[in-house]
This record gives sequence, structure tokens and C-alpha cells, in this order.
Amino acid sequence: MGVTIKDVARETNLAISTISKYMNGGKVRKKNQEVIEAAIRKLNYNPNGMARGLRNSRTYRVGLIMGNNSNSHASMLLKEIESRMREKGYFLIFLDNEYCIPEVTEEYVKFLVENGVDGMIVTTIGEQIDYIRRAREAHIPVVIMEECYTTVDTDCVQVNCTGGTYEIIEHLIKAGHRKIAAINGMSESHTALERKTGYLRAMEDYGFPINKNYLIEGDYRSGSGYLGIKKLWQLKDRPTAVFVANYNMCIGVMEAIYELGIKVPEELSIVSFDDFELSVMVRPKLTAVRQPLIEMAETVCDLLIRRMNGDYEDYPQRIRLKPECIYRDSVLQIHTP
Amino acid sequence: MGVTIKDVARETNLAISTISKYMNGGKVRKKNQEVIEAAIRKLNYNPNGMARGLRNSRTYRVGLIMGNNSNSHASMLLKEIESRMREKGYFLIFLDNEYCIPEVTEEYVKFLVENGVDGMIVTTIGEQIDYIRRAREAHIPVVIMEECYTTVDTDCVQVNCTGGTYEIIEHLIKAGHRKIAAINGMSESHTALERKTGYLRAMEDYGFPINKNYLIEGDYRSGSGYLGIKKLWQLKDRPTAVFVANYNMCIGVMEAIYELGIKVPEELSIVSFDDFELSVMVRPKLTAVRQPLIEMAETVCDLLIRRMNGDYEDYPQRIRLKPECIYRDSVLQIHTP
DNA sequence: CTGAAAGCGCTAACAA
DNA sequence: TTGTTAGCGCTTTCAG
Repeated sequence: MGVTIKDVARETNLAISTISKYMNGGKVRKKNQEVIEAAIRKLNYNPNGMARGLRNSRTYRVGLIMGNNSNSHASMLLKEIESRMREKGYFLIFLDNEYCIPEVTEEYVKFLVENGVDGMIVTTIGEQIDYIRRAREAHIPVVIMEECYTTVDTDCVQVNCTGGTYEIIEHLIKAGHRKIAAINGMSESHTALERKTGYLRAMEDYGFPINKNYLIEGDYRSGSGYLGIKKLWQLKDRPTAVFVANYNMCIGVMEAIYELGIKVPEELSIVSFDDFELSVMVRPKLTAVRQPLIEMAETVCDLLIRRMNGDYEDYPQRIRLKPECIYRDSVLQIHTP
Repeated sequence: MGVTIKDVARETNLAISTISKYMNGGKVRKKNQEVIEAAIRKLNYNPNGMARGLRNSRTYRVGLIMGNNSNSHASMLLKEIESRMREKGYFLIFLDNEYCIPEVTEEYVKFLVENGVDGMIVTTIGEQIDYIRRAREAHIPVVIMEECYTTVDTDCVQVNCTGGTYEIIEHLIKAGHRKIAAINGMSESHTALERKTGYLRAMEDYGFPINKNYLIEGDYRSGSGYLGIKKLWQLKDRPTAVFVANYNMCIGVMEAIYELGIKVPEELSIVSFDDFELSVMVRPKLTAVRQPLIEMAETVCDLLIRRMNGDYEDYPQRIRLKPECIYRDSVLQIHTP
């Protein structure tokens, strides 16, 4: 990293400031432009981000804090955000908070603030968003992704989980199912709550009572999906369909189903939130709610970039994206009398 | 990010340089130490990484270029590397090269060099490592992870794929299998080549001829696993066992197996390289080669850190980690006459 | 349109 | 041990 703006100036017999101006899109005489371009090419010059950042207190870094990276949902999001941010000239600094623990998030936020980022994207659970405080104090824009309570007054973009779940439960109902179980996520998670709400609301709207035994409290991890099915299958009055609230739990669900030899969809119909490899890998292929991940990544990045550029006109934004139901073969059509 | 070293100096009535020295672990009078500590606490001071970096031409950034992030293998590695690097005070800048295309790697390396990193970790395929040239020219240390040809004279850490494959094929042979197929990765990949070699060598060592029809050329992606099984099953003389060279292809393999209704292990035994959710999710659970991912991440990070600190004593290193075979239920014991 | 010069926050050599 | 000072590479007034 030896060649600096100084060298270019010397090579071109122009002033440093002229080069600088040109580098930043300023106007210079046509002839000089060519000379500068040539020198840059010749010397293989490129600006030092450090110095630049020091000067205009910009770091060109964006932090991304999220967890559960070992599932497809998270890694897809990561990939999309990364490429989009790089395209826009930002580095993505990724911090993994595997279990989405709020205290860990807070620590990471602190770390990022102290070490300097221009903005950050955060996914974490828990209602209070005190973990963001430090970023706010430092006037660093934050966009919350996915897990955002309605009480929070910060930019956030999320998927309308309630709506997606409602739709897929409705599909079950229309197929003739009445005994529908739900393996939900943990109550600290807002998305989990939304999904549960979608289920509850659909059942209510169609006038079906909720069977408490059909409401399984999971934790978004595969083990709880496994246990969920085991529990449901011990019931005297087994459900004919089950809604699984996320991908990881679905893995556990499938495991239990193989183990118990449950026939899908003859004995049990399955629908799930999240749509990945597994959904098409198993037989029958799963009917599932697909989240618009690419759109989400785009939206988050664009919003954050606007904030970093000082555009707070419409702050705070709460953007809700629409998921899509993918209908496959895991739901049995019941011919009710 | 308002409070600077200057403020601390003013608050403590000490010189800027004294604060600086203290911040960098230098010795100061005991009393002053307390005063400084107090001031730092009070003002909530923390050093500006930019300025620091500009001064001693360090960025405290490390780049990680890798692909295939949407599988567990890669995301686990990412997670481990991230946390380890952060622990050591480095930012991890992640660049996703989904399909491990050498040209893309080259572009990313260029990007990182231009924007300044202290070191980088790279996984890519292809024999020539010209994509690293720019990093070398800039004297930025690079550690190659996984895909490293023996002809390359750069630090690299990889898993002994040949050995792992050999061992698991041997297991098959000892279980009485003779008709063993292999769904391999693409030939540009060194790990894929190694795995194939392990297969070939084991067969040879035990004196079994290779059936060309049993050698399937895959590409490490799930679709090729799917097609591989379809092809094998069309054969008149079907194999009794198959080795699948990576996780993603295993997903496709399982899909085909369900579709064709193949009974595992009665009709076909399966062993695979890579061991993740899928391996224990399906029935029967898969016998597989597990890569020591955490160890790999640790090794890579530690090596890179040493290089970044100027320790080139043992350069270049070629570290080969030992994988482990996990024996489960997907291999049928054949009682040969 | 171009150039001279100040200064972003920090470190390190040197002086005290 | 502590303080003074130059300067890392760049941007940005302000004159020319």
C-alpha cells in the first residue's frame, strides 16, 4: 500500500488537492483528467480508506449482528446483505450471535460503536431494545431486521408473519382440517409470537376452538420440533395437521416423523414457516410459507444507506414484507361429511 | 464518536503522548494510571481505529473469502473464524463467493487489498493461485483454507480428505461390500480430487477393480447427487454401496433415494463426507466422515495472526488436519460366502 | 480551475 | 517517566 495521492500529484505535476477533488468526482480540466487517469493507472494508485475515513469521520463499515447462522435462512440473508453492501462501497462486518441473546447483542453493539461503523443491521430477540442505546448515543443509524416489536420506535423491516401463517392455516382449514396443532417458537421472539397469532386468529375467524394440547411451545431449534411431534403423537386425540413455525424445528419434526413412522400426509399433514432445501428434499414435499429474503435484504440495506447519508425524512420506518405460500404435497384433502 | 485522546489529556492534565503510551500498554506512574483510567471512564473514551490504523498502517481487519455459504459446513466455519478473530481484536470482513469462482476470488482479493486489510483467509478452487498475486504484491499475508494444491507454496490448512475417505471406504469393504460407487466432486476442486483418490486407493489396496460406471462425476451441489443416484440405479449391475463426496450432494442423494424408494441400507449402503443435521435426521442415520471444523478455524486464525505479526519463521506451512469417521446405521453388513 | 495549508486522532522519536 | 512535535494520507476551505 505504498503509493499515495502525493505520488500521483508529483507524477502529474498537479496539486494534491486537485487529485483529491478529481477522485471525489469534482471537475478538472479535460486534459488534466487524462493526465491524472494515466498516472493513477501507471502507479496503480488507490486511496487509503483509513485516511479518508479519518478525515470525514466515515468508516465505510457496516456491522451485521445476527444469530442462527447455521441455518439457511440466516446464511441467505447474510449473503444478500453482504453483496449489496459491498456493491454500495461498504464493508460488512459480521458478528455472530448464535442464540440471539440480547446481552450478547448489547455487547456487540458496544463493540461496533467503539470500533467505528457507519451503521448497523441487527437481529435479536427481546422486547426492550436497550441494547441499541449505545448506538443511538453515538448517532449511528440502526436498522432492526425481523424481530421488531410494535412498541419499538426505530427503523425496522420484517416479514408479515401473522399474515403468512394465517394464510397457510386457512389453507389447512379449507382442506377440511379441524384438529390443527402448532409447534411455536419461544415467547421472547416477536416473529414467533406473530406466527402464533396468525394461527390463533385463523382458528378463531373460522370458529374453531383451540385445543390447548395442540399448542406446543418450542424454541425455534430442531430439538423442540422433535419433542413437539412426540408429544402430539402421545395424545389420545391426535391432530390431523401440524403447523411448524420455523425451519430448524422442521428438521426435528421430520426426524420424529421418520422415527414414529408417521405417514405424511395420510396420518398427518404438515405445513411450515420457512421454505428451504428440506422442504423439497423430503417426501412428500412440504407446503410452506416462504419469506422474501432477497427483498428483505435489499430493503434493509437501502434503508440503512439512506440513514447513513443523513436522510431521516421518514424516520422511523416500520416496513412489513409480504411472504408467499408455496403449496406442495404435504397437506391431505379431507372430505368432511 | 466525539471524545478523543486530547480530551483525556486535558482532563488529566497529562500530555497526549502519555495517554497514548498508557493506552498501548506502556508504563506510567501508578498515580497517573488511576487518573487516566478515571478520565477514560468518565469521558467514555475509546481510541479511534481509523487514526490508529492510519498511523501504524494497520487496519485490524481480516478478510474472509469463501463460497457455498448456504451450507452448514461453510457457515460453521464462518462462525468460528469470526468469533476467534474478534477475540483477537480483528474485524472480520466477509465476502461471499457463492460458487467459488477463481475470477471472483481474484476480484475480491483486489478489493480487499485496495481497501486495506491486514490479512486474509481464502477458500477457492482451481490449481493456479494467481488470484493471490495482488495480496502478495502488497505483502498482505494470506492463508488458504481447504482447497490447496500441493504445488502451491503458500500457507494453507486443509483436511486430509484422502485419509478420511480411505478409512470410510475401508469400512465398507470390511463390511463385505465390493460394488462400491462414488459420487465425486468437480475436478477443479482439490478436496474433491483427494476424496476420489482416497476411494481409488482403498479399492486398489484391497485389490478390487474399479467399475467405471460406479464413478460419478458430480459438482458438490445437490442436483448432481440426485442425478448420480438416478444413474446408478439404472445400471444393470447396481452397486451395493455408495460414497457421497460432500454434504450438498448428499441432500440430492437422499431426495433420489426417497423418490426411487430405495431401502437403505438393505438395498444400498451410504457413506458420506461431511457430517451435519441431515446425517442424523434421515433414517437410517448416516455413517459419515466428520471434518474437524473448529480445529480448522482455530488453526487458520492462529497461523494468520502469526503472519500478520511478522512471524514468518516456518513459512510456508501446509497443515493437514485429521478427519474422523462416525459410524452409524447406513452400512449393511454383508455376509460374503 | 488550481494550489497552499490546516487538521482529522493517533503514535513514536526525541528531548527534557 | 513525561512532554513536544512531526507526520500517517486525505479532504476542504480559502486564495490565487
